[in-house]
Amino acid sequence: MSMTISALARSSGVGVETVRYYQRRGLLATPERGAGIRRYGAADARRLGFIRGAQRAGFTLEQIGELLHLDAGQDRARARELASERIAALDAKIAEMQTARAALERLARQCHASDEGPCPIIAAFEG
Amino acid sequence: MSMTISALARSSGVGVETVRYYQRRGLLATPERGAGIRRYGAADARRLGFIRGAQRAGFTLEQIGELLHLDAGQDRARARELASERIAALDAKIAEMQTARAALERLARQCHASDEGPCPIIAAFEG
DNA sequence: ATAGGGTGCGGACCATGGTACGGAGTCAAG
DNA sequence: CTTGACTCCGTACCATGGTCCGCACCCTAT
Repeated sequence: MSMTISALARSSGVGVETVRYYQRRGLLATPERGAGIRRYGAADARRLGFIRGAQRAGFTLEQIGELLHLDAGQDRARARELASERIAALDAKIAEMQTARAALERLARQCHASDEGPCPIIAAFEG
Repeated sequence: MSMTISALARSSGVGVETVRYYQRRGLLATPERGAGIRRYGAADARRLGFIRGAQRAGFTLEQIGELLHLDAGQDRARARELASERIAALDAKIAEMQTARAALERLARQCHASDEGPCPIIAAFEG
């Protein structure tokens, strides 16, 4: 199984330029080229998929670089540390978003209550 | 009640430069100055608090500008539209983060299971 | 009245995560 | 064997949301 860069990019729903950017950042390898064109395999696709997943989990590209490095090594403690830090951050962020969501629902409700005049947008985020 | 810019900034936990940046962006008014120094009041503090709250809700500064504009006007429909769009986006993001959280817990668990060798970091985000 | 800290302002700079451009080389179909 | 699409590569540019700099001015305590 061998793909061109555009097939690899498509496989993870990113643009070709993004793949190239990740290569520059050292997150993806740049394979040898056969007659000018580089060829990518399943391992590259998995790695790219991981990068996108980790990104969705809120890791920065720099942290993802560390994770990838760790993946090849033995530092389990560090891996667990990064994971649990991120879980805590995620929990905080989720709670914050739920609070914000409640504020928005309040706003929408109050904005529905009457049909005249402005709705109290600024007041929506108090408390 | 009258504050200097640094008191205003402190009241919302932002930096002075951030307040000035919001002024440049047109999100906060720049009051007249009395003998060189501008003075801020409770309305400014509320507005700044709103900006931070809306930001936590995931609005961009540009959208926040629109909300502030709307707050003074009568376009309830637009206000409701922005609110419900954001609620939907928030719900999607929360779900995504919960998925990511589960992946991280899986990683931490598997990483705990044994104490030798690398833990399968890349595999953690598959599926 | 003078030193220090805060303020006003314009403009430069930063980090993050890309996206676009241009020119040369390559590959596959007609 | 040419045309059109794709690739390679370096460099430049972009959006977002700030952050820092330097100069001059102002305010307050000593």
